[in-house]
Amino acid sequence: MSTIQPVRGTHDLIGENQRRHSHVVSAARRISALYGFGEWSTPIFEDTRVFSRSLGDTSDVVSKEMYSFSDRDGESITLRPEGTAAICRALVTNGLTQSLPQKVFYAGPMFRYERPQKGRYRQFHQIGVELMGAAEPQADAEVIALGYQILQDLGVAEHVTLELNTLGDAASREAWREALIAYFSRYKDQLSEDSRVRLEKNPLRILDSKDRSDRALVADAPQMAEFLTPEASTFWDDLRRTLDNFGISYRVNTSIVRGLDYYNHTTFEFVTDKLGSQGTVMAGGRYDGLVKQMGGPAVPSVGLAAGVERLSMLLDTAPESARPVIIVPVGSPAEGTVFKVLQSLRQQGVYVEMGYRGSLRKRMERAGKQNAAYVLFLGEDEVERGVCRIKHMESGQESEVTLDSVLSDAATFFLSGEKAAI
RNA sequence: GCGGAUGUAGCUCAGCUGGUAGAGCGCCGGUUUGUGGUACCGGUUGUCGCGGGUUCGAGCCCCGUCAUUCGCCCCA
Repeated sequence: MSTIQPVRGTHDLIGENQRRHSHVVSAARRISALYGFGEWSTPIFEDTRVFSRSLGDTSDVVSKEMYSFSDRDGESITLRPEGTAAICRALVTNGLTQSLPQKVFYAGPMFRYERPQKGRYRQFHQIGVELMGAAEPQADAEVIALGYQILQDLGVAEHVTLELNTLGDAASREAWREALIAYFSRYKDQLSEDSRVRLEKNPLRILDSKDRSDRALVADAPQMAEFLTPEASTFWDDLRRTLDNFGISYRVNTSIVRGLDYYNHTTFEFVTDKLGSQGTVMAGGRYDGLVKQMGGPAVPSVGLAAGVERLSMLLDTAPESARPVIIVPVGSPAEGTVFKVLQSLRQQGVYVEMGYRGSLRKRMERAGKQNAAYVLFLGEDEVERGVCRIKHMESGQESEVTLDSVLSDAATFFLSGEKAAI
């Protein structure tokens, strides 16, 4: 084929897919508003340093997955691989570190140069929230509760479990990290090839390994809990207690370490077994040091992000498209009347289309295919008498009403409990 | 970046040991322009992913390439 194909890992959102997608985004936006999160939109590309500085040089995202290029001035630009770093940059550059806390919702495309798979694309979409300027574990719980409510609202909560972990504060994390390096170094020859690389780059990731012999070693590895400072320990206890009070159940999973370097204290993932190996559907954590790395003051923060494509795939049913009222002229009714009715209904907020091609039979057939809620017949004879016929498509029932009543109060006929209304 | 599978009509797929492409669904039209979702009749659709090779002849065999998909890595 000589037709041009979409770029690898990109996809068009059309019809049912777009409806699923929109449904996920608008649900997330609506629920976020209930928790006081307002929407920000930041640029789709940023100075490369926004990401290289924040995500960690050894993270895969920075080391091999960024879509970076030089613009015409030779400046290094990167298509955003995630949302948090950009939101933090926006917080700083807009001077909003003076008015904390800030509660932000965002939605939009992200870009990572990866091998595409089901639920993983090179251009994909995320929704996310960031609560910046709150050091208390209650903030973490609030963000998790918000995420959970989004999943509930979408009807996918029962397919998803919350896995929770703590990385402790900087001191705890460093002590643990060193203990892990010491431990795994002792068994270096038993580690998988991947994990030997991890030992150099990011030893915490070994805990997440799926390799059989790695798992055996991991079972006896030093636990984070042993290294928590008293402060970090209190934070962890408070978080779990607050989640209990929110009525949110979770499973502690000490292998949730997250791939991006900026996390501390809380990390969590909502995972499902319905998407193959792309099981993480929503994830986040606390990042107390990130805003400072962006050149701002220390602003303790917590947030989460979710993959819209993955959530869309979990939706049991696609949202239905709106059902129109379809006007079908029969015979040759006065044109003036036909268009007057058509536009009047639209002005009154009713979704209407007109069928004016083919035989009456054809017009009805098309109305059926468009899943019309009603057909409004404007028959030549009726129009002369000042009336029209309205057919309810599901029941097939038909009734005659005056044109005046349709023109003055369409709601009576079309907006009550029917999807024809928008 | 690594390993496996798969690419035939808009969709789902069939196509024998190589002999110049089929079905169902959909789509369009019709069953006298006053009534759809059922039924019947007719019609439409392809450079068989792309490029090369073997052969008298390739959808089928070989090589390459691109894409999709599953797993690994990583991540939403």
